[in-house]
Parts: sequence; C-alpha cells; structure tokens
Amino acid sequence: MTFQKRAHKILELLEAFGEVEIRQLSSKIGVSEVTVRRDLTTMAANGLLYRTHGGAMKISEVIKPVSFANKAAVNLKAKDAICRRAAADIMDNDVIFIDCGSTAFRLCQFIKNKKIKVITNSLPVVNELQHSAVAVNLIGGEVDTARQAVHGTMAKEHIARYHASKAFLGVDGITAEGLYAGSEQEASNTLAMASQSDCVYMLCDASKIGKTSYLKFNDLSLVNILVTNYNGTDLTNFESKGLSVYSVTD
Amino acid sequence: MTFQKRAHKILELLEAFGEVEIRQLSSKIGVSEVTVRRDLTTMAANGLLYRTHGGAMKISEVIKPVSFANKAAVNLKAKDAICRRAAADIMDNDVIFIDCGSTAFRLCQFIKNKKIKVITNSLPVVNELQHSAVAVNLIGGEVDTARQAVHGTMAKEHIARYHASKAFLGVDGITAEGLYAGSEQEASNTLAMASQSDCVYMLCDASKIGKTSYLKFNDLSLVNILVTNYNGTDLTNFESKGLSVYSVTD
DNA sequence: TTTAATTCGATCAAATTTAATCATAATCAA
DNA sequence: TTGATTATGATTAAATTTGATCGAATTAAA
Repeated sequence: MTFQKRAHKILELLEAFGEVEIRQLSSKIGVSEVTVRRDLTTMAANGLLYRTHGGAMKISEVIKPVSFANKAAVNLKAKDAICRRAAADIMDNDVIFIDCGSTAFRLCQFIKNKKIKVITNSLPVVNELQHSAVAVNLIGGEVDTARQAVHGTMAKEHIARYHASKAFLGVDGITAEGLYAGSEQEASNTLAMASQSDCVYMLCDASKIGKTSYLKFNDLSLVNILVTNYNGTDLTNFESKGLSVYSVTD
Repeated sequence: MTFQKRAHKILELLEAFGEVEIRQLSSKIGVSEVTVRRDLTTMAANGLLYRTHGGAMKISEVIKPVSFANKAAVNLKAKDAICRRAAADIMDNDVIFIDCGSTAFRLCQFIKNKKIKVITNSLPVVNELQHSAVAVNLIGGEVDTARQAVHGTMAKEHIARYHASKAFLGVDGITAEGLYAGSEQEASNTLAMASQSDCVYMLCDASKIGKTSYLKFNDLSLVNILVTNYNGTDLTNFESKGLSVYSVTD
C-alpha cells in the first residue's frame, strides 16, 4: 500500500464523514497509527486536509478566519494603549510601513495629523487615513477579502521597491524562540516590510506573548522594538535577545 | 471531541439563540465548564463571538465594513444602461481592467456573479466587488484621495506587468480628433491599461461625446468599442475611424 | 457600601496525542 | 547480488488537551 493509495483512501473517507480519527484510519487502511499520522502531516502540509488532535477534518469544515472588522474589536483598550505609545515615536517626515493586522490598524487614529508617508497593504488603513495629513502609498496585488488586505507576488515586489524608517507590524504569536504567523501570506508580508525598514516595531497585546501558531517564520532578530501591554517577568527573555521593550498599561 | 467540533456546535447555538451560557454549553456538548470557558476565550480572541460573564453573545453586525464614499451620481440611468450593455460582453475567465471613472464603477453591479478577474486602480471598485465571485487585483501606488484611486509610477509599472482581454475605461471627453483627460494621471492610467488589453471599451455617456478637455492624450486608435447612450448622427464619425459603436437607450 | 454568590484565570495533575529516534523491512540502481 | 535509499513500525520523551481546584475578580443583592 503506497502513500498515494492511502492518501486517496483518506480523502475518500474524509469526503464521506467530514472528519476521521487516526485509530479508525489505521484499522481501515491496515497500517500502523504512526504511518497514518505521518500521512496526515504530509497531507496537511499540502493543504489537502486540516489536522486535528487525534485525526483530521475536511478543510471546508474548519471555522474560517474571521473578518477584519470582528477582530478589530478584540482587546481594544490594550491595542489603543500600545498604539499610542508607538505613535509617540513617529516624527514628521517619517516613512512608515503599516501591515494589515488589527492592532496596527489602531495606529491610524494617532497619526492622522502627522506629516508622514504611510506604505500599507491594509484597506482599512487606507480608508482610515483618507482625509488626513498623511500621504498613503497602497501596495498592489491580489485582494484578500477576509483579511481586507493585499497579498501576493506583486505585493512583495512592490514592498521591495520602497524603504521606510519604521515598520509597525503584528504577528499571530511571539516567543523567545521567534515569530509565528497565521498564514504564509502574513509571514511573507511581515518579512518583506521588515527587511525594508530601519527599525521594526512589533505591536503585540498580551494575548500574543508566549503564543505559538502553526507557522514559525523568523527568529526575534527581525524585531527592534516590542510594544506590549504584557508585563510578565519573562519580558526579560526578549530583552536578552536584543529587543527593546516598551511596556504600556491599558 | 475536538476543539473544531465544539466550535461548530457553539457557533450553531449562538446563531440560533443569539447568546449562550457556559452551563448550557457544557451539558449540551458534554465537556466540562472549564473547557467551554477555554473555547470561548479562544473564539473571542479570534473575533468569532463576544465574551460575556457566564457565556457569550453573537457578534453584532453594527461594525460596518469599510465603505468608500460613492461620488457623483450624475447621469446614473445612462451610465447603468451603458454598463449593462458592456457587461454583456464579459465572459467567465475573462481578465479585465476597470479604471477609476465613475462610469466604469457602475459596471461592478453587473459582474458580481461572473467568474472573472478584475484589475483596477479604483478603491470603490475594490469595495463594491468585496463579497462577490470576482477575484480582484488592486494596482499599487500613491493613493489619490480626491479620485479614490491609485496613481503614480508604481501604478504604471504594475499595470505593465499584467495583460487583460478587455479594458473598460472612461475619459473626460471624446471627439473624432481624439481622447481628452482631466488630468495627467488619468491619461497616463488610461494609456497604460489600454496598451495591455486585447480590446478597449470606452464607456461614455452623452455628455462626454464631442467634449474636449485641457489634455488631449491620444487619438481614437486606442479604442476598439465605444459604448454610449448618445445617438446623434455624428456617431458615424467615430465608426469611420474604425471604432465599433454600441448604442444604448436609458 | 457591604456582603454573598458566581465566574474567571492560573496552576496542577492525569490522560492522550504527537514528534523524534532508532531498528527493521522493502525498494531500487548498479 | 550488493549497497544505498526509502518506507514502515516500535519505543519513548515531549507536548496537548482536559478536568479539578482555589484564590482573585466580577456581578448581583442586601
């Protein structure tokens, strides 16, 4: 029984039931659980299914990533406190990147009267800065409706053409080991913006600190300054890795 | 019972009742209250629901999706008639350019269910096609607040990287002598899109026919098809220059 | 305002699942 | 056949998930 055949069988069962358990698969296919687990890992990496604990689900059954508007309402106070502190570092004539995260979006309200240039892939940011003193450069590419953002190869190339003094970015999770993203696209975008900036600000409310996500895309060296409302003792872990930490209270 | 399954159940109940209590969820799903609490926390962090004391609520739809102001509702009937006719020529799998004019914007409503790709520099177009079958590619560059559009060198380069089967464009004025634009930027954008398209549709309500403006940027050879509600005898002037004319009535 | 009752978040322990390591079996090329 | 590469299965340590407990925080009532 080759991997191809097993994969076919797994997808068949998945189509029929919507979800499967490793134990079932093992007995139905006649291979060990270890092998099934390996198969599922491979298939999940190829986007053929969604891995759960003890089994797998059809991709279509997975709760979808939530719209930007909904996410923006979470942890509002903390996000605003973080952004107020970050905005204090922005000077007239700065050129800054703002990514498509819901945290960085809250930065807009604090920079409306600054004479700066903002380069962003976030549609809400563009909209928010519409009638302000800020000059906006919008990154082009494929429009991602769910994230209200622009991604893709063209976006990456666009970013590579520009250079900013500061970048204000978010991540899905951050630990002493590195940075975690919720999707390849977010990771790619974060890397692209960071590499074109003199100083990278990471804006993370407390829920992001110590959290990992499925995609670790870089170590902490990417970041210069961490702005957060988290104030646990393990913040020193970040400082010992060379990050400056701005601690704020909400 | 995995988290994904529980999340499904919770959202289902939330949809049905608008709000749920932890105790209900615990007994209905068959897991401890601690686990339900953890699930709700996670889901709230993802913006899937609002956390309340002792339970959760459905997210209200009050947070409005980003909406761009819709400019000049002039000659609406004529523009809609023109766009309905133009849309009839758009087939599934087409890749089309739509420019930032107020006429071309009206095209959106007629293409929402088509399986096509739209490349545009117009923010209202992006917004309008947000939740449709259409895949949108947004042109990057400097945001022009007044025109709700993207312009500049970067935009021009972006357009040059793509190719479309059809372009749907507007102008400030059109005569037998050529095409007139209201600004350098509009002219530059029109030229760029036209040069990358197999077939150029010019969408002009009657007020544009025979009108000149301060910048004549090209002769009529740029255009393949003129769609208009104008029906004067001098339309033959355009046809004699090689244009096809679609005449519509509003 | 004070008090009582819930609810929450943090911590811990048990059970399960996973990832990593290694040894064995199968496959393939020369 | 031999040697090398790959796939599989067994074993074990690490990580996740879950539920229980208890002080802290929040809500409701007096």
